[in-house]
Amino acid sequence: MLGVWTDNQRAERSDGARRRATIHDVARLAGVSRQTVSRAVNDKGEIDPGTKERVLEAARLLDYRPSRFARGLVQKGAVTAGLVIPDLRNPFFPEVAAGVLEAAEQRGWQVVVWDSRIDEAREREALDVLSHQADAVVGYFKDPDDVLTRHLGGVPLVLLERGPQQTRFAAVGIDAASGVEQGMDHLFRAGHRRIGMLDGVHGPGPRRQAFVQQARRLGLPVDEDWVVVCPEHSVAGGEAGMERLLAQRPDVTAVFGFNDLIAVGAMRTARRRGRSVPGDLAVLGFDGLSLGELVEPALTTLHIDKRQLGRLAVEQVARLRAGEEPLRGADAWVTPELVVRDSA
Amino acid sequence: MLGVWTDNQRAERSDGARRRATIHDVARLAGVSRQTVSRAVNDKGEIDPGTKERVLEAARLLDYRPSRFARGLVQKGAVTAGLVIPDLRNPFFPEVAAGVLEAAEQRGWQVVVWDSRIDEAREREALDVLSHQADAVVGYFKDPDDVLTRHLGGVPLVLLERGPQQTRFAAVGIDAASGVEQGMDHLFRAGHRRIGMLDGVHGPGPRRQAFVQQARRLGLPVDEDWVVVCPEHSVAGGEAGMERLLAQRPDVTAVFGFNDLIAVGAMRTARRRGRSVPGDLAVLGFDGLSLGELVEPALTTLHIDKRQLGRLAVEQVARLRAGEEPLRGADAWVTPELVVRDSA
DNA sequence: ACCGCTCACGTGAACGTTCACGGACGCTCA
DNA sequence: TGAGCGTCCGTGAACGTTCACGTGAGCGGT
Repeated sequence: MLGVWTDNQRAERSDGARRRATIHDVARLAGVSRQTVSRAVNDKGEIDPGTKERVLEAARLLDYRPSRFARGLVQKGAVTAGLVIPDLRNPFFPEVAAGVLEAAEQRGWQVVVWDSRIDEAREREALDVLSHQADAVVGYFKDPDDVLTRHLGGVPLVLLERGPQQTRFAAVGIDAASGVEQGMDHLFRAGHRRIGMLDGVHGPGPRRQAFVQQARRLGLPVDEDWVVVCPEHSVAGGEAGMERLLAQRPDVTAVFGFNDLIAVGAMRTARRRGRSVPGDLAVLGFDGLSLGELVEPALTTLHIDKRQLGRLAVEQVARLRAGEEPLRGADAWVTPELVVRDSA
Repeated sequence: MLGVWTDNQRAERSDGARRRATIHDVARLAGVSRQTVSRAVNDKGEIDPGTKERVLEAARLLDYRPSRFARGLVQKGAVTAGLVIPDLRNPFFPEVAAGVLEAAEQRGWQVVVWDSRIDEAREREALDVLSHQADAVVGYFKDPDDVLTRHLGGVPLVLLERGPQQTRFAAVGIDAASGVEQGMDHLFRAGHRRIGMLDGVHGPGPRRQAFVQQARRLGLPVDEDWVVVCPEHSVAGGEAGMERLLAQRPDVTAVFGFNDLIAVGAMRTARRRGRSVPGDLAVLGFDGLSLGELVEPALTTLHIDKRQLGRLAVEQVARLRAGEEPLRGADAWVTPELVVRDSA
């Protein structure tokens, strides 16, 4: 018979590498048309239960799975966002990610996650890939705007933990000034006059700037040997940093940590060096990780709503996509809240 | 002039909802063909620097971004895996995820992550979506094989933390028997004869089975009031569970936790109830979270290489995709390793 | 003048779906 | 018997790219 298969008349390539079965193949095997296969697979109406079963059987036989690309091409609406996180092992970031995932799920979006492992090259690599495969990107990036632009290819970007004066991209930040002020007030009221900082970044970041500003306001010494930077944002990093601070300023009476992990490290070093916490040395964290409740003494910290940070980021993406102006100012940042426990 | 634009002669729909610009639109604006636009955008050769700049300018003007669907349709090779995690706030899972992400990145795959938040309905929902959008799925699922199959639509699946006797899908597991044996031996050698378990699941899971078996082997009592289940795998869950265990068996002298979080909770309750750890009560964890080093006393635990678990899962996916047999048996599980610290 | 080569660019076709139709068939009811 | 309707199924077309060619212009060499 001529033209039994009006569909897919291409010669069968008999390649051993067996390409993936298409809807045509299933249609042919089941003796129906593409459209009928589509109906069966997507479980739409207008199909006889019998043929549906036949089609599904054929699909099973050929191990057929619809191409998400072909499908996406014809029916719009599937949104994929990219999320770039510096370090999944720092408990801070999974919480942010959870917020992003939650908000994305509510909107029916998907999120492809990259762990850049605190490597700027990997950050850029992530951007290169995601700019091709995602409809928007949110994440932590160290590069300046122009470098990001170059790797972005026009994809909307939302920066995490950046203030408006640090970038022209849409961003979501943390109100470092408020957090540090609360913390310094707390330490000051407890009588501390010689306060050190275990910073996390080399340059004068927002937290360091706020620290210096608050120290000035309170009339405390602000020589640069009161701040030590811990390049590694971990307990070990905090331990090492505290060693150095103690060496530089043995008279220190309170320490402000860049984050909770560093603060915990500081506590451990302090105690190892024979100083009781908070008796001889008060320690203040920044993050509000739940592990702060678990250590001894429990960590006093500036709690950040990390999920909210993530949710806000998704909100920003949504605005960008809708062509609206992104949130700026106070609506685009979360404000830390002092949680007093035992360490300070 | 007639037919200046041989491309894209469809009538311009003047919809205000402005559809996304396509390669045609850019080509038209720049006065070149699609192919030339493609060359410019993908920064291939065979194009004059001048026209390239013109094209890119046009693309910028129209805010053009290539459709990842159209692109994926024509050039194969982009692999996307789905990862379903029960709870990003439990530090165990981000580490597994990190392993998956790392291995996936090495292969050039992308990973879309779902946080099912310990909700079986959400697990299924994740499957429904990912079966459409991913080329393979790896994750934690509570449902039995047949339910999973129904929501899977033929997509390859790799189960996390399942043994071969629990599923016919490819899986990656933890050698619970070995871990529990090591732990029980350790406790037994330290003189403990009345050992309780704070389990995490209701049924007789692998850890519980191993616990009972080891208790029998060592001649210890195995009445069912020696095990308490903590439905919530958290510190709070462990605290609550320990309260109950203490009520049921005040004579308990050592406790085996389902995971580190529960074990930490147990320690806290024990101390609150006036029992010193490990003096009056030894506590043993299972996971090897890094927070175990931070609590006081430091937690003795069965350390699991969580990254390796994730990497193995990706390896399994690769095998499935290649049509090979997945790893079974000892190659498909990781073996816990006893890390003795202070709590036991 | 011719050949051959390179450079810059354009043209159909193909990728695998779904959508909007339209047609065939059987049943019911007048 | 024919009109009308519902059920089931098939046919182009479209989605937005890239790939494999094809083409013409320009240039150097003989």
